Amino acid sequence: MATERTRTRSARPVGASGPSRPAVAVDTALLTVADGELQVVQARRPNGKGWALPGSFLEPGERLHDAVARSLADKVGVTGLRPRQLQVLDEPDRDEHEWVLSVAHVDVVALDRLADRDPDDTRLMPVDRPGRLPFGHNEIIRRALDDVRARYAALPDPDGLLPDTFTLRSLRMVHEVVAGSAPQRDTFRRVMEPHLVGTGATAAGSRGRPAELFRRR
Amino acid sequence: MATERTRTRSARPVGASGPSRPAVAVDTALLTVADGELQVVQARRPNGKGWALPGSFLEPGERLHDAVARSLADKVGVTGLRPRQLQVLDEPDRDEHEWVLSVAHVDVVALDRLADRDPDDTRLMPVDRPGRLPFGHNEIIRRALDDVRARYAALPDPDGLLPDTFTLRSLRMVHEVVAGSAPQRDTFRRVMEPHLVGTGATAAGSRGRPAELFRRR
DNA sequence: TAAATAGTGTCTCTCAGACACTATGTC
DNA sequence: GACATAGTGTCTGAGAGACACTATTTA
Repeated sequence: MATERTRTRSARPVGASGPSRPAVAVDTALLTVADGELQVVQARRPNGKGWALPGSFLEPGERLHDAVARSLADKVGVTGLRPRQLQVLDEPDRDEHEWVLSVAHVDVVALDRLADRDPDDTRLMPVDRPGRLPFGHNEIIRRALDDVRARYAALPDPDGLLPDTFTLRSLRMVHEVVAGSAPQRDTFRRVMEPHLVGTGATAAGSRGRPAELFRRR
Repeated sequence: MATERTRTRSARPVGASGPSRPAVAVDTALLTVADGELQVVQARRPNGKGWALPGSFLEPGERLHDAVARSLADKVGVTGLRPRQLQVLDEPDRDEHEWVLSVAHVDVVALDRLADRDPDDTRLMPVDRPGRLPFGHNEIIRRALDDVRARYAALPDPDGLLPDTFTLRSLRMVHEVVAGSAPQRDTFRRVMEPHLVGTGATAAGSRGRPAELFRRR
């Protein structure tokens, strides 16, 4: 393909004033719920100045999702995620040192799976006050939020913030945090119930009538 | 950013067994309505063997949308488009010659704006029978179709297949072609009318009562 | 028994969909 | 007048939202 296209167009300059190919990176908005808020994981920048979304350069022959998995394992200690692509950031001056394209990703993870992260080199920030981040990362967070809210609008906890079984109360609290609001209790139940299966079991340990435990359909 | 990350990770191999950076290309599913069907523009491959979506390599410092505009101007003779990013194709073996990432795009254009294209080196194929294309381009077409259908589900001709003013009849025919089906005449009118403004004028030249001309809101 | 939470019956409002009627043009 | 197409009144059914009632537990 390269060969073909080059043949029809003028040859690309190589090693002239700038690089002929951009470096390609991946960056991920990894969201979780903590302190009753939707928060985003940030990693300390290697030069020590400030914070950024966890990311990495793409290694030779590597798939994007593998680069994301590698960067999240390295920097946040999480494995087994399935991040989704959001968009490519391509402003030529995003990075002052070099021409870098970044493929933005999003994923959501339960807080307990972040237990292994380095508390000095990572932090959680609320998605609506993430601080000022470099490289267009604030824009990634906005897009990530739109994406996750759209996913949570129709289906019960599609990204697994809750365990395998859960009550409608906890499900509604999660949706309330993700979306910023949730329908009333009874409406929420009727919207979600078609996508749930009841396990006969009930949750214990609360006041009031025990709630049934459900599983995603 | 590059500098930073490299510092924290092992240096990337340069000029060893493979290139340290992928070539980055853009490819575009450019859709139009012709012969009462939704069709996709294809360009002859430079090596003469078969067809592919129009695309190009990203030039040094270039924005992705500029690369798309350039490739469509070169190969199809269309300007003034606003393509949307779909996703990055990153299978390492997509291209047998080289490691190439491609950023897939989609746009929609009225057939008359394709009048300048070279009839020998471009062709239109129905989106549901596009032929077998290289480099994962069939997957791009599927995604493009999903994207365009979602856009046309709620709004009247958001991508300008029709001129500035149009009748509800022609609008409904366009939506029927894009989506494969359309609501009944009266329902369609009531769904679309909030997003339209009537011009007092009516369309002439047809049989029956002349229809009012509308404009997008 | 009081308080708290779960689960549900039911009313209303909105809207998509369908049918049928009226309106206005051409042949 | 016959026909074709545009535009609209109205009925129906499904579903979201709200309210209020019943059910089941703990303190």
